[in-house]
Amino acid sequence: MVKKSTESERVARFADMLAAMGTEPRLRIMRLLLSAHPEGMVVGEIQTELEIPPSTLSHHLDRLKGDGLVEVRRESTFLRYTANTGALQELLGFLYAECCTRNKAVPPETIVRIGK
Amino acid sequence: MVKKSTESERVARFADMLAAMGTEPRLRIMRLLLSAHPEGMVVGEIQTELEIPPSTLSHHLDRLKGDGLVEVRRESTFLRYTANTGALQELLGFLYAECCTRNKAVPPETIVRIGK
DNA sequence: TCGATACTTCGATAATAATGGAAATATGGA
DNA sequence: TCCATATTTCCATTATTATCGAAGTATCGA
Repeated sequence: MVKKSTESERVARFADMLAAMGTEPRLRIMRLLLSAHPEGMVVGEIQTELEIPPSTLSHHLDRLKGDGLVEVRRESTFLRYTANTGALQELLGFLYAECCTRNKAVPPETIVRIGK
Repeated sequence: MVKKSTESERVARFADMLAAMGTEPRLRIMRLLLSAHPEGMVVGEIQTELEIPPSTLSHHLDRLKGDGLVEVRRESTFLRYTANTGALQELLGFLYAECCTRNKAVPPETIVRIGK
């Protein structure tokens, strides 16, 4: 059975996701994984690219994983991380709804650049 | 003259904006201000609605202001806060570009529900 | 000039988070 | 079994953030 969450839990969850990306190193990691999507990258590659010490990087990846923004799978001795597009879609959908749909505070075409 | 920011500064700025909204009380504040847009709300109204102690609320508002997510103006003894839709537009545009445009990791129609 | 109201700033504390070296664990191959 | 490589976990430190009562400041009307 699917867990039905209260509005409060929903907001709290999105807040957690925002916080997870709300740090320069982690936002960089997400951008990097998105740029490598859908293959993703193994930790060593991320490390080489971003020059973050191994243990620090591991903590950041763990945080992103904890909030559902990335997924991991092992490939022999490597761990391959990928962006969780489903989670990103939910988050973007939430923000879009809050800003553009529910309250019409931000005009959609300024985000999406419709047409052209 | 317009300040040209490096890519690094740009990412850092969006990270700060994400972090500003990455807390349940502050995300609630943003939702509330968006729901009251474009009039916004005075601090006392926000306080009544969210039941956050005055000094705590003031700190949160200050943080949101510092990262450009809200704007304030005085109305006699009241301070009226409004969501800064320009900043939200930038942030949404950035996330949308990263997820949907640059990397095509998330299909736009799942966010925007084009047509229909 | 004196309230009264609205809100912020001060000041202090407690709670979380970020960072990274060193030791531990996992996997596969010799 | 032993080694090499990849990555995490342990552990400790520093830094940042969240919270809120109490005192301070701003504005207005009497």
